[in-house]
Amino acid sequence: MSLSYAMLGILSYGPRTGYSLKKVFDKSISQVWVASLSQIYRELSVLEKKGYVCSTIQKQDDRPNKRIYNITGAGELAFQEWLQDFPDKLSYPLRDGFMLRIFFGSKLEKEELIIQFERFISQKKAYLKVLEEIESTFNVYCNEFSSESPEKDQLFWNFTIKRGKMTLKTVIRWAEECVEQLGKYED
Amino acid sequence: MSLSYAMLGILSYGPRTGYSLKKVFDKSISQVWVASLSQIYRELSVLEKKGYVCSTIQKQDDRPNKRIYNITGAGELAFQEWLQDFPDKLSYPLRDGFMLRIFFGSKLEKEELIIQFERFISQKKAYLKVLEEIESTFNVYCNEFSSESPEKDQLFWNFTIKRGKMTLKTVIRWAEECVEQLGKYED
DNA sequence: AGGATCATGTAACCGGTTACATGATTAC
DNA sequence: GTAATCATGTAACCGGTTACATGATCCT
Repeated sequence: MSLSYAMLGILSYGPRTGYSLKKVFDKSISQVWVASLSQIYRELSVLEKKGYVCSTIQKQDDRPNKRIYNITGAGELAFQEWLQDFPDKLSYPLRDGFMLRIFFGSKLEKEELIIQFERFISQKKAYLKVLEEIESTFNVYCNEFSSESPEKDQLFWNFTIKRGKMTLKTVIRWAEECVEQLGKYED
Repeated sequence: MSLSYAMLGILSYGPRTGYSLKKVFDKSISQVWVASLSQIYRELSVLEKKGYVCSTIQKQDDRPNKRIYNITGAGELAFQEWLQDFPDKLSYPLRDGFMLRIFFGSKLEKEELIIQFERFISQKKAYLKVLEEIESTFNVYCNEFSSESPEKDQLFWNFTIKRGKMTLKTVIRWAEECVEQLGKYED
């Protein structure tokens, strides 16, 4: 399962709690793989049973106790094996409720469609701004998170951000062109 | 569930068997929503229990018997309701095993990464060709599938194809730029 | 001779989502 | 005061994947 390897990959940078693992997901990896807290906690206990991580409890007086997870040697090995094993098919199946409705667009009012395209555009533009903000504070975050070689990690994290930005710009342009075409279209 | 509405949407163009429903998915809607045969059969029986479709068996001597599904009035209504009810969030969560490995690219050999990027590029280029072929034979398929207003349907189906083509071209460009940057990078 | 196509399903499994449960501290 | 953050989990549910089962005809 990819989620568990994503988690092992993060833990290979250093020990973390489930909660802080979630933070890393949200701040960086969510570009590429989203995860919920309940999933992370469930998966952590599976990983511990497999011997890929081990945990120690750190008592805190002012805050709830922490269960800190460390990656084991077996965990590092399993992660490296997964990492090197690229799947044959490099694409993933697509399921998009918005596009499904566009597919059946002939059964909708033109005005309603334009409203929805505009909503789509503004949501994508908002997300583009989020990505640009992440990008601009990236080197700070890199040094926090990655201890060994922050510059090298930044190269690859920038690849994922760049893909996000490029595809966002493209779908915004696509939606704008759709609105234009719809405007011209008379039925 | 979106799958069932996608199925109802197709059935609103005319009666079909589970098997031929799958064909329509593969030829057109799979751009936007993929479905497996077992899923389709399972979902058809659910839809029948709900009264959204009804089936009749057509005996065939040379081929296995067909169970032909028709959409009911209640089904049409449910479909229209779903269609008009665009979700607030117009994007879908992303989970991409390839990108996850790129994210951890600093832990891989540069040469291996370039090989994988090249594979990515050739796969995307192949898929782009498939899309272009679909596009060029689209008007034929439109008249086959859509009885009422093929030109209007074609407009929207072209929207989905166009998005596919645009994003494919973008990710190909992205991957090429990554290879270029990787080539320059010395560690 | 062998693989693709037509045609219909069932059952087990797996992983992602949602809801539930608890509760202190900190910042506005 | 109230919302957010810190912190950990469990349980039920739902939908997508994979494997199994069957068998004739058509095309190469």
